[in-house]
Amino acid sequence: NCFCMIPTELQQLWKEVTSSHTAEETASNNHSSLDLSTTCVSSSAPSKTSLIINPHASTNGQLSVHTPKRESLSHEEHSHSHPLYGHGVCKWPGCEAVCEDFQSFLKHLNSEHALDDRSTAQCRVQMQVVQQLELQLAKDKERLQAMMTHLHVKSTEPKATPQPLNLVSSVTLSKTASEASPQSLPHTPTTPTTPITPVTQGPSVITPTSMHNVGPIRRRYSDKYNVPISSDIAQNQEFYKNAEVRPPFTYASLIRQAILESPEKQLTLNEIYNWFTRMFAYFRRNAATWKNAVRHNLSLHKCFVRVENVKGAVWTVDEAEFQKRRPQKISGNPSLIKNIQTSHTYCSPLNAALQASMAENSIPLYTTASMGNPALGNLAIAMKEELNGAMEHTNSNGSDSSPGRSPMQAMHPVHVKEEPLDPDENEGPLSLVTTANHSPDFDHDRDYEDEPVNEDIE
DNA sequence: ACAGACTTAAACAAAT
DNA sequence: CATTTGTTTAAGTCTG
Repeated sequence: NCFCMIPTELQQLWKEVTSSHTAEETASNNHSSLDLSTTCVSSSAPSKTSLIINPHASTNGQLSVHTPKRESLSHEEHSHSHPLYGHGVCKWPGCEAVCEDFQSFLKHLNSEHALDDRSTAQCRVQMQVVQQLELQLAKDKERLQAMMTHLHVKSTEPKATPQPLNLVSSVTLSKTASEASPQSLPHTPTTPTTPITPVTQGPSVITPTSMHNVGPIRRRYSDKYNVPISSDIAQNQEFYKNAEVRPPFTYASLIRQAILESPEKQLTLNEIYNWFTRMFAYFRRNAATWKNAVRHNLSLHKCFVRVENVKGAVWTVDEAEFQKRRPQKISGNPSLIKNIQTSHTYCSPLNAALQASMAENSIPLYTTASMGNPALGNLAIAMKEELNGAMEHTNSNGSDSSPGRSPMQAMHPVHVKEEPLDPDENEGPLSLVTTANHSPDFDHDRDYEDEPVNEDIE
């Protein structure tokens, strides 16, 4: 395990490393903290080499091989920016020497990190680090691909860069596998390399098969599991917009969401309709059914108050009433529980995985979620209060309401209810594809014109 | 078995 | 007259 190597090897290795680099190159910089002091144990005699430390040569590497070719490529004098220099500190792995200015850094670089066994060995290590990172990246890319394959998400983007919240901007969900009985729900992994389901907890019964039925399945969140509806919608906005996934919320919750999202906290029936179709691909079909349900809910629940307006009737939300019914809903609505659980696993599988990933990298989740959509951000705030209300009822001891915890982390095991396919919507096995790629033309905020929403196109 | 929340379907009436 | 809007009833699902 001698890290020392002859210069030609070093160059060769460097070529290998750099040749495979594209945008990932910068990743090597992130590992400058690797402690090389214990690993660089070269004892070989230094040999003449063409490898030099060129502080101006490379913008992406930590050193450059001093060949005429590379020299010509060098972007001279990056206004005193150097990958090995930052914040007044030498970023040579394991060095961290303080350099007042760039000149002293250069001096330091040439004196302390001149070509010798130690520097060469460190260079070698760094190369290995880069290679490891690339390996890791390749693995992660592969994993991502497998995940997307597993989830039947077709990426139109050539890049494999995870784009968590709009990963499914072009969702293609297909029903390729044989339809399994909802009761049996056999575990048949789609690919041997990927887990059946991203969830690990509990007696999960979600299967790839159930994924295929993603559209008509009835699954709802339960407030019991303190998942703010706005949060979920915000995070999966693109997903819901493009995939015919039934949002895991009750009609009442969705209606309330729509109304609260409006500037004046009031909507006409038609505007509520439009919100549904705009936000959820699922509600672009079977309009007669869900519109009836919306009307039914508006009439049924006391929390929805009809107000006569100048231009007609609008619906508003009586928050007190809504909150009043929450405890019942929380304590005694098992049908919702299953939905929150399932939503965790398949409506937001990307979220879950992403969140774990983000947690590892200390990336704040919700910033991304609401970014680019102020309305949803506001909603998130509004719904946070709803969440708090729910938790008051849920956690009598209050021990579970750790403030920093993400709602997603409070998820629980999975139960999936398969909902029989609507016999009227037999558009073929690839029904989901039909709406998968429509452009966000429903972005117009004046959601009044009754756009042709492909309703009842069977 | 039961209760309660929820969905779906449908009948009906009033308004547009 | 057709459609939309709103109300109500009924049946079914689901789970603690």
